[in-house]
Amino acid sequence: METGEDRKLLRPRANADPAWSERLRCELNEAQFKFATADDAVILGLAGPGSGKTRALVYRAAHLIKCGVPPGEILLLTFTNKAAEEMKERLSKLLGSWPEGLWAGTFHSIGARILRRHAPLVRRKSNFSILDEDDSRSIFRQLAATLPHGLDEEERRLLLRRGLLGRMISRARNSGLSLREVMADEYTFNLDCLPLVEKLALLYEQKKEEANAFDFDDLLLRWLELFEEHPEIKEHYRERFAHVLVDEFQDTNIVQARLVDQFAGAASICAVGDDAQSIYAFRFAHVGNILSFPEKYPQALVVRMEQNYRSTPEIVALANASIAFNRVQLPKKLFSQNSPGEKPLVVGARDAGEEASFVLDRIMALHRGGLPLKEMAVLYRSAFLSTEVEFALVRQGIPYRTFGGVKFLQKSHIKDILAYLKVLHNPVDAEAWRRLALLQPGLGQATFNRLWNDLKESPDPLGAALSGRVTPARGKEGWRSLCRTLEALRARLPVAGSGESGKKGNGIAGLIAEAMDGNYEQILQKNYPDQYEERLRGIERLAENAARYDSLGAFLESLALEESLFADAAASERIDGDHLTLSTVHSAKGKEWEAVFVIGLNEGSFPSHRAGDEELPEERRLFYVAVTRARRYLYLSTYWADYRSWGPVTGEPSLFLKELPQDCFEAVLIEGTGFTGS
DNA sequence: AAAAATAAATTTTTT
DNA sequence: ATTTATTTTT
Repeated sequence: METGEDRKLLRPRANADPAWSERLRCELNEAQFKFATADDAVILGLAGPGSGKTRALVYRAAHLIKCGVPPGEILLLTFTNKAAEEMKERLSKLLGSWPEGLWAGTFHSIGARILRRHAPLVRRKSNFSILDEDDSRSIFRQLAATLPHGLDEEERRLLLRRGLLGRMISRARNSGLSLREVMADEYTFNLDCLPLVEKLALLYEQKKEEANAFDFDDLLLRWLELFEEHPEIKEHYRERFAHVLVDEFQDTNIVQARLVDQFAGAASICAVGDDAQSIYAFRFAHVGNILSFPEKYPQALVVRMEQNYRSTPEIVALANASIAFNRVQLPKKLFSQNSPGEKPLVVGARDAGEEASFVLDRIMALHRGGLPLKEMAVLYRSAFLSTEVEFALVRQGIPYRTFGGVKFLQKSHIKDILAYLKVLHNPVDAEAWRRLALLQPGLGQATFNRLWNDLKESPDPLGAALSGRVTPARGKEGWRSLCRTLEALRARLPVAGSGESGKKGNGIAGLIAEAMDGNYEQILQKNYPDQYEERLRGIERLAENAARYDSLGAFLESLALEESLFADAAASERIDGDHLTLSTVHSAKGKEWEAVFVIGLNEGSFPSHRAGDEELPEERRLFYVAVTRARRYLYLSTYWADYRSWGPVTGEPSLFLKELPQDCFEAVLIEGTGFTGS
């Protein structure tokens, strides 16, 4: 019988697969090998870009399993879905198949998984909905409308604009600060509002509870709360997971770090990251987590991985030169022993169109030279910067895929369809009901509120609505039509209580079809007479993808938590062959290509005009991430005349270009731009 | 109270 | 240019 103490240590058994040990030695360098095989209770990998940190982490997980650790004892946490997918894929490949029982996913998705299992303890039911930002903003809007006293027009507008209210509250919850501190610190408006904001925050919590819903923050906070308030549950998971592995540790926020701490002592904790690649401050990432990790865990084994295997020395030199402008960072010396290549090219164009044609020319030249499109990527700071390049690609008929920025779920027709499904799955989801009701002609806010006040009292609002218990004074037709549709939908729902649904796939697609037939198709036609066809196709795509899920709950959760993956999957079906990648820099993290184009390197675009002096280091880290994606060819482009449809912006090369030492790049000038590279 | 018309604001980045 | 908020009309 193993003791807890033994279990968490890695003791390669005498009969450990020698072929595997051999393989580790061949395929990992010294630092990676040490990292993958160390049996310390706390391990921190500090790794530069391209140094193979994900590789080391994946090999470590595989090694654990090869040493006889049951996969069910391993918890693999990542920050983004993309990272999670990549790890899962690489691990399966390494082991030949997916290790059943291993938990791998984003902090949020693991949080949801755990919370669903213990929902009653956090005052929810296990079918709780997950609210996105739009949903919470809508709730705040409702709340602010019903709370007139003490709210002057100006302040109300300020609070509700762009979800500032929600963001403030979110920041307070994620950073361990009080609302007062957040308001005083960052948002410079009247502190008199504080009691009001506090009250709204409280009401928001109530609304979420009534709607049996959690927002993104809850998935982390309530998880933590669950552990802190229920020691027996915490113990259960501490016992279950003997190995906790965390990727991209530099991007974790305070709550996430505390979650990891929960496992300390019982499990071995192993984290990797690079402070120079911390680019999620806007999501409250706290670089301090990685910087102070060795102090928090003095016994931690720190492994540095500084050799870059990805890029040419020229590209690494440029990256190093750039990041050196950031003062506060762990000292690191990234180096490359790869064969030398060309110096990175800095290109000045007249405008975005000219930049796009340059990029296209180069892409086609490289392609003719034998480089597959899959080995090339165009990266940018913000999603909208890709438009000119996209136009050019479409004109030339070059296949491409975009990552980041696209908000598939944000499209109103998709949200409408999902609202039908949400009401079915969680009938107390007030936001979903509201959405459906307001779609109906003749039904407005006020009417809905009255209806809902009656319905929400019922233990089964859906049943109550369908039995015709309530009827609106106005918009009777619309309401009845909605009820008829919901009734038909409910009839198609798999029998409750029988666990898994019988026929898979078909179920959800069928529900969507039913909603369309019921009354949504007409609504769509009426609301979007000109884009009707296009939106219909979007819904068809949604239905096609739904076929991959075998329960409504799994489908909705995947949509809420893994929107980006979903959008990717939906898009990739259209492109089977070789294709180019277009991506935001954020979404490109962890990836690499032979040739990388970073476009729109203008002041105001990259760094973003929203970034103040305080955020400049973060923008520079983003630039660092962008350039270190390239293996062999790196093109950095800027353009002179920058304009937006609602006003001109003076184009000026990005600070990140101007500050670069002359000798680390080659400047190319496209006629008449005046850009000389310094 | 709802729909239509008009004015205003908006473009980081992701769970 | 497009989406969202506000005002006016029905």
